[in-house]
Amino acid sequence: MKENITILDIARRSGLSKGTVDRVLHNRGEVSKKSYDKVMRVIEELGYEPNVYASLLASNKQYTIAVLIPDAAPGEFWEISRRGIDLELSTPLSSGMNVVHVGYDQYDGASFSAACRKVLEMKPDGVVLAPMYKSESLAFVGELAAAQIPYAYVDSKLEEDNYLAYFGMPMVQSGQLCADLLTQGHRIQSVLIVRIRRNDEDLYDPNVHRRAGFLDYMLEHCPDCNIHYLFIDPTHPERIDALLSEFHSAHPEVRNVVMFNSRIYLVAPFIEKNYVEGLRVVGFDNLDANVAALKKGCVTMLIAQHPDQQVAQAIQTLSEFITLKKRPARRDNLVHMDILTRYNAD
Amino acid sequence: MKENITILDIARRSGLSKGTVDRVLHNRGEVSKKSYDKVMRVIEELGYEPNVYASLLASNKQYTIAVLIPDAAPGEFWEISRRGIDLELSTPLSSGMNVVHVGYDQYDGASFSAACRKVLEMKPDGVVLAPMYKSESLAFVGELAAAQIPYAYVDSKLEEDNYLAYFGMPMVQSGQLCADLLTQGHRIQSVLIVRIRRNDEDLYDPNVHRRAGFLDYMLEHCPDCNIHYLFIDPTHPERIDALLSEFHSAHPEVRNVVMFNSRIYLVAPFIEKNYVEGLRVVGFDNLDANVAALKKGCVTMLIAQHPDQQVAQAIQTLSEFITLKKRPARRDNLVHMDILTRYNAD
DNA sequence: TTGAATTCCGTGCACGGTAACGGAAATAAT
DNA sequence: ATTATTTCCGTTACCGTGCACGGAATTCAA
Repeated sequence: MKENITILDIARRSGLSKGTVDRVLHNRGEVSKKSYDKVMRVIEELGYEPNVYASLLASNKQYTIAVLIPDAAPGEFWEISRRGIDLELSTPLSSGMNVVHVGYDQYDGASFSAACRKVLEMKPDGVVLAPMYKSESLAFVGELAAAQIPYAYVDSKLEEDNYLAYFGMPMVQSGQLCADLLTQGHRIQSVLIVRIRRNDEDLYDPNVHRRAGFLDYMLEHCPDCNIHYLFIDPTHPERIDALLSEFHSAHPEVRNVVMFNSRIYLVAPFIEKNYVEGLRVVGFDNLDANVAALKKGCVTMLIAQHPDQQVAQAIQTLSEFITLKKRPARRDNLVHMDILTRYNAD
Repeated sequence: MKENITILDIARRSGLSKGTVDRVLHNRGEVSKKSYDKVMRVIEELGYEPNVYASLLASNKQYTIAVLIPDAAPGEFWEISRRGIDLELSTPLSSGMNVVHVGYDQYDGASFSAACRKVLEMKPDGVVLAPMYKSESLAFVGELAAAQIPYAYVDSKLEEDNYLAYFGMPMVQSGQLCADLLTQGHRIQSVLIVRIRRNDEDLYDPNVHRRAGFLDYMLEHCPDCNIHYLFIDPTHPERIDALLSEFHSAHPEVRNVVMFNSRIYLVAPFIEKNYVEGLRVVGFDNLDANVAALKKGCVTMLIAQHPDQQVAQAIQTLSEFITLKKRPARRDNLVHMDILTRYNAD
């Protein structure tokens, strides 16, 4: 059985009033050192734990958390991330939290800056962000820190020291895992890496670490593997088939295909039309389109994270910090890498 | 911004008092039909949502939930399940919940019955159970239903209609997935299925469904595969090596090994000593011993669930039902099947 | 010593909901 | 018509914490 120790119990035991105990608990001063120590001692003795419900009820404030992630079309990676907001809002402990999504164009640095400014002027109590543009993000979190606003990273993080928490995938390991799944531990002769051509140099692309992990693995386990690259443009999906077709006639022996971003579904149409025996295609993230391709057999395996859960957890961590001043157990939270085949895609 | 509508608002709008509104909200009678309808209409109109914190604070009861799962040694499947209790107790919404584990000997029907009786006489407010013995479990849940005690299944469920929720793995599909990972979509010639010999017939073994899924897959994709069985006794681990060795000399061509329970680690020592090129070993569940074997390379892949999370979720669902009368969104919750290789075993 | 300025602390209401208690109103029994 | 029941509803005291307000106790200035 649990005994409930209240601040009133503490007040009585220390010969003071609950007001004083409260001031001690929240460090809001106006307490003599003697009383402070006394109260602290009693708290220790009785093993006081605050009643979360009463606390939240009494401090009946509305907080707002801004979520700064790109806009995206339905089914895309960032749209799934966005769903994490509703996922979190449906939990009982998030009443009293207003979570607002501040979107921007993933490929437009200016729009990112604008979104940052918008967040700053709404003066939120907490911020969740994916640091897409490095220098701009650094400036932004600097301002947040100056304004005493806690923030959490999702997807990727910056190397600084003021963030409350980070939720993301271990990128290097995900690349290794990808290579392991592709090769199945055997030596393979060749592989095609499909990439998306980028213009903006400041755009921070965490997938480079993934590629590095992949290449590390290959260097160690398949040093003599031919690694081909093919660059495509997602804004012109109709040209992709032609590019793949061209590559396929030039290198008909290639049986392994990977992509390190979330768009493996882009190659699915070509594969569906030109399937060859023994083809292995490995990609990332459980977008609807990717899962559909998986189920059709165009994609062999997907390595998935759960971006919605990451966002939800980030919001939750921030909520607990804001309302209860509770810091997360771990600051860097590496989420599990899910392997999806057509048999466990749910 | 959220406007907070309280029962007092409703009371005022309907010209009644909060006592009456409360009676309506909780269906505890003593309200005329006219008033009832009136209040209900206002609730609809204003879109009232109860304040969870206030509710939990006011009804300041201590509830107890009994968790009826087998005792197990550290690192074993049921011990991981047990950890779900602490996992759940650490969440803020579970204060006021006393969760007690009632253990029994997995392989002893009498001990299971005794545990059931123990649970009944402690009159808990909710029960989480894994229905290990079918007929005995049916009788037990019958008594729970009669006593109006809600209960949730974990791991496997019975075909009856009174349970609040079920959390478990889709067993048939897990068998298919296992086969798919083992064969990698190719035709294989032979496979060894290692099984544990059972004596007790009433013991309900959900793994038969897993085996069925596996065999289904093989029948469809590898109809001419030789399927060998080997029965071992977990209480005499020292004999296992001899049995495997014997099998290996009789069938040296077999390169694929599976087990459908969580004890794949039992074959790891033999494999470590007698590793052959191209061997594939697939098992279930992320026990410490299994993961260790995975990392050493004795096991190729593991299909894992998260028994602790299942138990935690079951407790949470029961808590919400008991305290807030909230039913779960889905009654049958099939957890995701995790595929583990040495690169994502964390 | 007296008054003013601090420092420190207790009191009391609020938060939204629960449920026991008792009384008014409506109905039934005499 | 009067009393006894039953039905229905309002009042009220909590649950444990947050916080504003004002007053007592102490220190400082004169």
